[in-house]
Amino acid sequence: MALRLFAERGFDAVTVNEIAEAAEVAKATLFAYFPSKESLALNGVGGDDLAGIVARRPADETFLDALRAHYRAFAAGQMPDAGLDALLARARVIQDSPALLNAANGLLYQQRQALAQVLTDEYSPTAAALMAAQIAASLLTLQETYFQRLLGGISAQDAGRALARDVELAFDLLEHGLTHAEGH
Amino acid sequence: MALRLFAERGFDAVTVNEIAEAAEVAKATLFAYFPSKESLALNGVGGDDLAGIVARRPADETFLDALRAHYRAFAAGQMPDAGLDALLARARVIQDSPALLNAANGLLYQQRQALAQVLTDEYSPTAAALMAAQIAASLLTLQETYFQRLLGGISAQDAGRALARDVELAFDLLEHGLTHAEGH
DNA sequence: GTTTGTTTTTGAACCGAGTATGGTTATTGT
DNA sequence: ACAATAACCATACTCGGTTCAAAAACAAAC
Repeated sequence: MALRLFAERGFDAVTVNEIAEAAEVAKATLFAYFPSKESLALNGVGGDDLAGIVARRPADETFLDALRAHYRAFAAGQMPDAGLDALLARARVIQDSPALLNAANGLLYQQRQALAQVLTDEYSPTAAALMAAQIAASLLTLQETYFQRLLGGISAQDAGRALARDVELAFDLLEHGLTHAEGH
Repeated sequence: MALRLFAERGFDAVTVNEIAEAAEVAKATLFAYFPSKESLALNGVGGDDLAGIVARRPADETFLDALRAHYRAFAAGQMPDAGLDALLARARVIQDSPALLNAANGLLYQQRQALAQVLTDEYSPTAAALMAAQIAASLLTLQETYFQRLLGGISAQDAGRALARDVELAFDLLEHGLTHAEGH
């Protein structure tokens, strides 16, 4: 379907008319199921319910620890290369298109708002907004870095291990601040 | 010019043809000077050279302190209401349009990349990317919060004072981590 | 002050994403 | 069998943005 066309020729070089034709549907029908061209490439991406993870955490856990545990588990689960080719193709498509990077960013926007809302129970609105923004930005950066490693020819295992390390680094920075970072 | 039309009728309700007509210029000429419709509403916004501030800081200052000092000064300079009406109109236009919010985000993207590049001199690439992302996200949140306060009818003085407090809060969070935040 | 060369502007055609419309085919319930 | 509803289709439209050749504006040289 659309993903194959994007992978073959790049996001910008494929028109929605072609996609509709290839899918043997009318363009209007296509847009009845997908709200935008970007959503054709991004459906099923970025579905981590940040606010839910925080809201449903056990009472004795900090919200950062809950998120850290979630992404730690996620990184551990990424290592096997089942469906790696599809992931890699999608990563390449996304990284190659500014429009898609921007759209992926937009997906996180809603998550961020919801997370900020939940954090408002514990912190001032401004603090909650700042925390949510920092967390969302960190997660997006983790994803970018992971994709770049994969596209750079690193083996899936190594990229997975690097991701696991980066997750800890990201949450350490969030937890203890940038002053605690060691120079390299 | 364009800003007045946007302020009167909203960003989405004004077409570039109308803008060109109002400016007594051909559409092609308009796009020769502004790369996109969004840039018509955003020109002169987001021009803080984050990377430059960090690169040109005195040798005995941490990069976070340099940024904090810059935004502290900026917040102090915001308090007088010279040109407040224009700022307020622009804030309303931007906050009311998802497309513009997204575009404003995109402007920070380049800043973020440049900042990450500079920080690579002192930190690992991943740490630098994470730091830059957190900082950029925080600054965008500060701007959003400031705009929302202004649009909420807060006086310019009060909004300026709140901004000054928020700047300190944001950099405290960046510096010492989210664990150091007091609940409210 | 006219000729020559260069930069800007223009209009108009064009492209692609997305929407509106009005009509045609299923599906479904009775 | 038959209406009601929903899904789908083809087409034409709007709007942002690009392209390009012609025209206008400008500057310099003689």
